[in-house]
Amino acid sequence: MNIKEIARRAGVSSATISRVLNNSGYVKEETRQKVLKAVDEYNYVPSAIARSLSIQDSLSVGTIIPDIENEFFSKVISGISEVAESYHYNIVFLGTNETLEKEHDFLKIVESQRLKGVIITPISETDTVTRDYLLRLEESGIPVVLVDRDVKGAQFDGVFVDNQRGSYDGVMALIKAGHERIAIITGPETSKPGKDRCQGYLQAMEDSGLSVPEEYVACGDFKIAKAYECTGRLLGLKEPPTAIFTSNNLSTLGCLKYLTEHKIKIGRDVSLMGFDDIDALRMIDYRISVVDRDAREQGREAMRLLQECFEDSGKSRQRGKRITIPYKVILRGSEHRKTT
Amino acid sequence: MNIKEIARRAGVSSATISRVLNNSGYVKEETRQKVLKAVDEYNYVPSAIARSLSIQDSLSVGTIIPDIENEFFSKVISGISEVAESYHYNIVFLGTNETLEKEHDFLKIVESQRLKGVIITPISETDTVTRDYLLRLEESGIPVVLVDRDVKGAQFDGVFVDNQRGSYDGVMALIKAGHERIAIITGPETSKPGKDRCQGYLQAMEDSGLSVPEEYVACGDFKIAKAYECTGRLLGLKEPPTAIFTSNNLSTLGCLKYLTEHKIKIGRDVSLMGFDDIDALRMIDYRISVVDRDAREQGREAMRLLQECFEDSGKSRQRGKRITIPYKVILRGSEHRKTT
DNA sequence: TTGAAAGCGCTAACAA
DNA sequence: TTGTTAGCGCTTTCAA
Repeated sequence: MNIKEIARRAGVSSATISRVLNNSGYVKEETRQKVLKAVDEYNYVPSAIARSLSIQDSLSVGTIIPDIENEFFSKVISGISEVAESYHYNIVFLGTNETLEKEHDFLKIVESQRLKGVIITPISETDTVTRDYLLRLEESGIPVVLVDRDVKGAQFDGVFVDNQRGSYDGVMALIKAGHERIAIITGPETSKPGKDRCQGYLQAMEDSGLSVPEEYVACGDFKIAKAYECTGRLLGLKEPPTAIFTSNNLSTLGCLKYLTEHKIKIGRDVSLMGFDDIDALRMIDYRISVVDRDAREQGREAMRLLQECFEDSGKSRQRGKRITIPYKVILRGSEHRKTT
Repeated sequence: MNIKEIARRAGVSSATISRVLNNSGYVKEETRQKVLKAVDEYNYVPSAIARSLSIQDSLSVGTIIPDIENEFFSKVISGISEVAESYHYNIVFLGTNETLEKEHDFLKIVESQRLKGVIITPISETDTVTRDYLLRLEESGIPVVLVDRDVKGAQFDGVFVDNQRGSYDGVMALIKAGHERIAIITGPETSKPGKDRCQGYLQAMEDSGLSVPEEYVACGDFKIAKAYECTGRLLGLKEPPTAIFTSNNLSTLGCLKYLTEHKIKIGRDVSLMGFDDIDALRMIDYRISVVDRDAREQGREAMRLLQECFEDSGKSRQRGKRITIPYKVILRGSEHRKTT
């Protein structure tokens, strides 16, 4: 059933069908009813594809995210889709699994599908392929909004958090709790938040006159397995840290896994502070102190920003609407050493 | 840049461009090179929209899921997208938040976007609007695959788990551990898995000659808040249960939240068995026994099934390819009462 | 081996 | 207030 068919059945022209369905132009009420009746009777649903081709616009926005299984990102998507729905956009979901190659492929898909815009958490800060692709997209009229991770050498719109200050404050809390030997499990070197969180850590240490032995900076990758490994290495040092700062939720989990398996007690043997909260642990009041922020809101803001881009598209878009959402240091006790 | 433009620049016709880009028909190697060069030079990316309209087919599949923030579903999506990628399909993600209205809206989107197929976890077993819509989609050549939740009055393809036997076995484990007063926090009445898991519970109780006081069946909705509330009600009974069976992961978390806040100890005060595992708790070896299955694999199977539908579409599709994936009862001790 | 042209289902300018 | 028609950017048949 297409527009011509339905027009025939309703005894009008396809233009009239179009007018009725899009509330555009003048249509006599009587004709309108006739059309609506036919549409209903034959269950006619117009082809969004044909419409897109005709008006050169679409209702789909791309969402490129590293790891949907990470609760941080599932909340981000949740926020994005909440706002997207209110504008009747639908979401084309693309998960990169932290693979650059996939990221590049997906950017091509955004272009070939002529998506209306794209929200992306790019894997690497420095990858120029992604950056150039994003620039091209913007140039060809497809707005780009970054979420959480920034890109070097270009000023895209985006929703970020002050990672450096966040982890600075987090590490400071460890220091105030009396720790001097504090280690970090970092994120991947290429990720902006990873680097910034590490910077915040280093700054806090420096500002407090604490030294950071090279081995205290354990290179993680924001994933459980690596963090597990790092924790083992850190605690195996001749002079192990008394506290560990983990750079994201999965690093925290990996660290906890190690501690648990080796019967190392938080508070007694080692203290902990993580970036990003872990919902399930909160349910059982398993008290890990964290630097937290509202991931859902971050997603919502990203979609709102994208919408603004759509609205501004006529005017001379001023680039670089960058939002920073607040973070909060939540102290639950894991930063203390129990001095029993 | 469209196909005509690029054809002009390459000095050939648009038909030739199409042939080269789709590896269809004969093209002299020399011309091919010329075309590829131009395509590369001008960064030409053909419009998937125009292509879709022309060939009356698309590369997008719809995924309608209740709650992306539930780790079960984020794993399902992860599995779906893993397989989808291997076929170069992209995923249009639609999250219903367990709202029927949204589910219906999204089914309309599937139709209007002329998606190639749809994978859905329908909210309700009995909602006829959704059922009829799904039937219509199939009729109009858009295959449907169900994930986890079935629909009454139609035999759609799908990937399920034997919920009844699963919870039967789970509850049996509680019984073997010596419990006689066992309560359940159910799922919503309209959900098939919810009902089946409840059936399994009832069956296990009956087969063991145990009575089920009406108040022991606490009506949950697969969400944390309600399960929290139910737990309170159950434990407030004059004759409270000694064990609780929770019908999904969020119910388990809600229950745990209540227990934790009220300093009720698992094992000492009450025993527990849940449906679906919770990753974060496993990291810290917080031992809750569960009936578990591979959510990721369930997603993969769903997408594989959908692909089969695509392949069969020419032949007389035999309906009702229904896959049942295995479950496993994982005993971690929370089913026991510590008789210290 | 290539090109011309019709057609996919819709929108919108123009005419009536 | 309505209809005719020329696109939108591709694919594919048919002819050359």
